[in-house]
Amino acid sequence: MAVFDKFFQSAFSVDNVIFGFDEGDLKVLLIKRGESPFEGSWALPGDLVYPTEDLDTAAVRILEELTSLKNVYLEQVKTFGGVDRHPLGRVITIAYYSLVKISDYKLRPSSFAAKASWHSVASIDQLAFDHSEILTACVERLKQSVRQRPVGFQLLPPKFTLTELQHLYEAILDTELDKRNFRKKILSMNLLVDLDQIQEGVAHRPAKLYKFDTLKYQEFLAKGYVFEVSESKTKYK
Amino acid sequence: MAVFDKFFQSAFSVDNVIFGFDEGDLKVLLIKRGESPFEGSWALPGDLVYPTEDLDTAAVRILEELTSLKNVYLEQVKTFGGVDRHPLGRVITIAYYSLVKISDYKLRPSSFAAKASWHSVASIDQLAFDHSEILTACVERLKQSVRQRPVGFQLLPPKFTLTELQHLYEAILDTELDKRNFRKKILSMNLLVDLDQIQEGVAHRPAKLYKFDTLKYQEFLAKGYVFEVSESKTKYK
DNA sequence: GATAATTAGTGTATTTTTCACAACTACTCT
DNA sequence: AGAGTAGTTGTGAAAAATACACTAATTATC
Repeated sequence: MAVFDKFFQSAFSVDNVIFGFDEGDLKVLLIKRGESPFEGSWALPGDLVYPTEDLDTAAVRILEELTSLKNVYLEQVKTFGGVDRHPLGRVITIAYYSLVKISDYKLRPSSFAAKASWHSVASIDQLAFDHSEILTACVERLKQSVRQRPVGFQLLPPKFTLTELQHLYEAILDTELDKRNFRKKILSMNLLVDLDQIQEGVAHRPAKLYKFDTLKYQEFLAKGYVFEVSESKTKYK
Repeated sequence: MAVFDKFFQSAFSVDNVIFGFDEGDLKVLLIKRGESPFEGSWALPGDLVYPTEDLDTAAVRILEELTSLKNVYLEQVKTFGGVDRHPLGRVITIAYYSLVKISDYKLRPSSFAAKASWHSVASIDQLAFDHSEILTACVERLKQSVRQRPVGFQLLPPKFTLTELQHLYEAILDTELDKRNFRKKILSMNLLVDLDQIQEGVAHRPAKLYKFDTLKYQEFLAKGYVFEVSESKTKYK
């Protein structure tokens, strides 16, 4: 055991990239740091892992402390362990991403963070520590996941329109999709249920509302699938 | 800093799932443990990460100490941090897999391991610690990777036949592929170079030898691709 | 109350890819 | 020379992907 001593001078943390979708944009929940180091910078929510806590448990805890949300989709992405990544010592961090419906989210007042708020992924600049790198890795993983799992299920409100769903895919994949082909593909999967309701209060033709078919969703989770839709070739900007 | 103290009672290690391909089988390099705990059990090669060592560096080191191989493909897969996964304390481990050509491999005599040897993935039973779980995760990741990257490049000897390549895919994907469709697909990618040589000393019609086109391989790495071939429907056992 | 503005919704023809499938060839061993 | 073994090759049918543009339904405005 003595031989281990010098190794037991290290700690590990969990950082959580919490994705949401709103106003056609993919967003991430960031925290403004209230203390040194990187005081005043935006950072990913995270915390040291307790001595008798599993990694997944820590990730769930961090999410819940911040958002009060439970039963949220969580996935471990990658571990970052650069020697100098933390100014206070050797701290490696295990990065997770989670998917929440922004409509469900209520900022917890007693949060450990000075301030938390949603930021468009596209417009995020500098983050504390190596969090930019972590964010990039999680965005990449999400891009990959969206092709293999019905990710919208966790990101969209219970009722949504096909256009909203398409915008979600476009935001994640960072590309424009062809409307007709997208609809054809999505509807042919039988993953959506037509609610026989339409949007209200919009200044144009109202769209039909859909929800996810939970049963079908479970099936897809179990079996896996590949989702591919062509980009729109005609319009680009 | 004082508040960190109780967290700095932990260590982390890297474990390495070293894949090879031989005799039509996907293999893993395992070590027979010479000391407690799990003395006598087979385990994945791994080691604690040095205090001033990056994670990737540790993974490279472990691989090199054991096999003398450098410049090998390495990929971080997942971190395992169950509270009780190590009997001697809180040790989380970052799992990597690597791909080596078994023909290049020479057991290093002065290795820290009592014994190291190749085992068919399919026939591995119990491993020390939670290494069975780690192995499973790495096999799954490899299955996924083989559809997106020309994995054979790292696993096969410099010259190989189309049948060998097909067997590699079949071993990784754990399925049988249709011979004609496989060849059509692989050749249409222009990833292989016909060496204008044939096998020698085989008791049947000799096969042509191919090598990978390094340039084309780099292209595929950069752009990514999706490799899908249908299973053979007629023959199954 | 007509018209403008805005987004929703829909169909088809063409091309590409996947799929299923079997006969003949070239070599070695006995 | 005959048996054994693995290598090589093509095609037609079906399914999936792709490109593409107009009409429909609603509200806001004049």
